[in-house]
Amino acid sequence: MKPDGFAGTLLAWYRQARRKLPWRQTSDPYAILVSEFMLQQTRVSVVEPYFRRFLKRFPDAASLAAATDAELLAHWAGLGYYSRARNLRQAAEAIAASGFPRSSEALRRLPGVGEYTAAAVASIAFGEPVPAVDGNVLRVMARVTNDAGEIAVPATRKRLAAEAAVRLDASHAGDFNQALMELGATICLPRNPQCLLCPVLGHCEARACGTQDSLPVKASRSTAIRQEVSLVVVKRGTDLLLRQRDRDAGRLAGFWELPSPGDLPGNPALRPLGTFRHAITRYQYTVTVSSAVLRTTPAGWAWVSAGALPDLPITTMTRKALALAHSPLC
DNA sequence: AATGCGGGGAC
DNA sequence: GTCCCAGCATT
Repeated sequence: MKPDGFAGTLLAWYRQARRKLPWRQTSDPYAILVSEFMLQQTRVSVVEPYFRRFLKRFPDAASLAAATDAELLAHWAGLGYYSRARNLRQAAEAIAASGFPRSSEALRRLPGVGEYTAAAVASIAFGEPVPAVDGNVLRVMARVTNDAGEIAVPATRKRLAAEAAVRLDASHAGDFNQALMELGATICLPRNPQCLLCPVLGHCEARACGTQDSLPVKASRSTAIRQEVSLVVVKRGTDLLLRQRDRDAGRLAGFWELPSPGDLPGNPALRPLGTFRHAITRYQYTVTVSSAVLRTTPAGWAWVSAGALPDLPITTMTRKALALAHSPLC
């Protein structure tokens, strides 16, 4: 590998610029797998505390395989994309039973492990020379090769992945992949790339052409969908009226949720407490929170002690609603 | 090829 | 407000 080629220059930069992240302090494949699951569509800064807490509680595949559903979700609550947690536990069950898969091909068979995650774990944990192509790498390679193809199109992604593969330093695959991602996360940013700080500035065709700010090309996005949601906080002493969603409900399965007015029998009086906004992907919710007093317990609903809430899987929207209800008003 | 899936941070 | 993040599974 030529030290002044693309990979050599990138690796030299990475070795002095790399952030000290918790999953970079270990060579345990299980820990690396956990980090990659959490990092799917989730920023490094968000994952860090979750990762530490999760590994403290589930230090190995066997302990995770034995976790209860509630405790698993409680440790994931707030991270989003909760099917990741279930897939990760299923993967842990397979690992506890049959050992850790040592190739990207074998990793790919684990639930929740796609092309990227398989390549990332195989290269970082085992040095397998495969490119790990995430959003960062697509952006970096689109600029380095001045590729004006639309980033969501499979043909474009294949082309950019091939460009990454050509530049891969096979004897340092893990560091090379992490270096490309690190570059995308800290220098080659989606907006306002810091080209003057870039170690591979001289290898970048977009920079040479002045097109770096308009790459990668992305399809126009559909507009936001606005919806109104009403939630009711019903108290009985220090207990709250909650319901746990079905374990096999596709969406937010196993999470505890607050009732809506339609869930309450007898059309009780609602006392408005306030509103807040909550956005998930393309949906923007205006959430109205009220309180109500109830004499009976609706079928399917339960009284949960407020003190038990921290240990239960609760979505961020529910958390916000409860926080509003526990403001000085109540 | 399109869509669902959470949430948050940067601008 | 919009964008986009160390994506994956399903249709």
